[in-house]
Amino acid sequence: MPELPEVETMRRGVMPIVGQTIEDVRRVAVKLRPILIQPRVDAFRRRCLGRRIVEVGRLGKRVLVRLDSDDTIVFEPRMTGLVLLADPPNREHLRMEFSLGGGSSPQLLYWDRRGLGNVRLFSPDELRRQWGEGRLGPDALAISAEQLRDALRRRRRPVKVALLDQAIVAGIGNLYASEILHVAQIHPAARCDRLTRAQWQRIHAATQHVLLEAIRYEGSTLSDGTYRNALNQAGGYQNHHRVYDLAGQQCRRCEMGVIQRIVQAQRATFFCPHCQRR
DNA sequence: CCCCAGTCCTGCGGGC
DNA sequence: TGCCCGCAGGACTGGG
Repeated sequence: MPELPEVETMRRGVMPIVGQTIEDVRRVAVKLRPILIQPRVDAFRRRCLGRRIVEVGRLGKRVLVRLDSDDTIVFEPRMTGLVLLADPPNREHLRMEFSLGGGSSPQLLYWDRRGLGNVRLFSPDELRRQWGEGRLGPDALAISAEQLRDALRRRRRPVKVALLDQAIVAGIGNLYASEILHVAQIHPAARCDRLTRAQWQRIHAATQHVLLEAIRYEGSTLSDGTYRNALNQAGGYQNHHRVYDLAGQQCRRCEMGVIQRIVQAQRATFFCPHCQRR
C-alpha cells in the first residue's frame, strides 16, 4: 500500500538520521520467513559500518539512504513495509535494525508485517543498472505533462492500468491512480491512445495535486491500520479520499453519480460514472 | 503489445 | 460463537 505520499512521509520522518554514523546492522524476526536483504547480512553490515549517512532521498515508492562511501541503502516497502526511527507497531514483524551514533535517534528500523518488501545495498554502478533504461520511469512528482503523454499516447491500455506501470512513471499505486483520475475527470477504462493533449494535461495536473495533498496529510492509513509514519503515527488522507473504497456512496463533487467499483488488471478501481464519462 | 494467472505473505472480515 | 476462505495489491514471472 505505501505509494509515493506514504514513502515521501517516511523519507521526511527519517531525515534526522542525516549526518549520523551507522554503528551496527542486524537482521531480526528470525521466527518468520526472512525478507530479501541484499547482499547477505554480513557483507551488508561490513559495507555500512562506520559510514556516515549523507542524504535520504526517494524514487517512486522507495526510500534511498546514501552513505559517504557512495553506496545507497534502498528500502522497498511494497505492501506493508515501514521505515521507522523508533517504536515499531510490534516486535514480531521487525525485520532489520540499524544502530546509529552521533545524533538523537539511536535506531533506524525496517518493519514489515507481510514481508513482501526488501532492503538492498547498491553501489552507484549497481544503482544505475537497477533502474537504467526503461526499468523505472521518472518520479511522479518530477515527470512533465509532455513526458507522460509521449510515453503513453500510442498505447492501447486503459489509462488507469498504465498509471500503475512503474516503468512509465514511478510512485503511483492502486489507491492514488483512482483518486487522480477522479480529479482529472477521466474514465479509468479510457484507452491511452484515445486521450487528447488537454486530457493528458489534466491527468498530469491532477497527479501533482493529489500526491501533494496526500503528502500534506501524511498519507493514507486504511482500515487495516498498517501504514504509519516514521514515528509510528497514522496518516490522515484516508478521510479525504474522493473515490477509493467508497463504492455505493454519492460522489461529493457532482452530487449526482454513485461511486462504482470495477476490476482492472485484477485490481479494484473506483470512479464516478457521472464525473468520469467515457 | 497486452492480458491473465500465479507467486511471495499475513491479518482481517464476511459468510455460514 | 467460532472457523474458514477469500481478499487486500506492489513487483515480478511465465504463458498465450
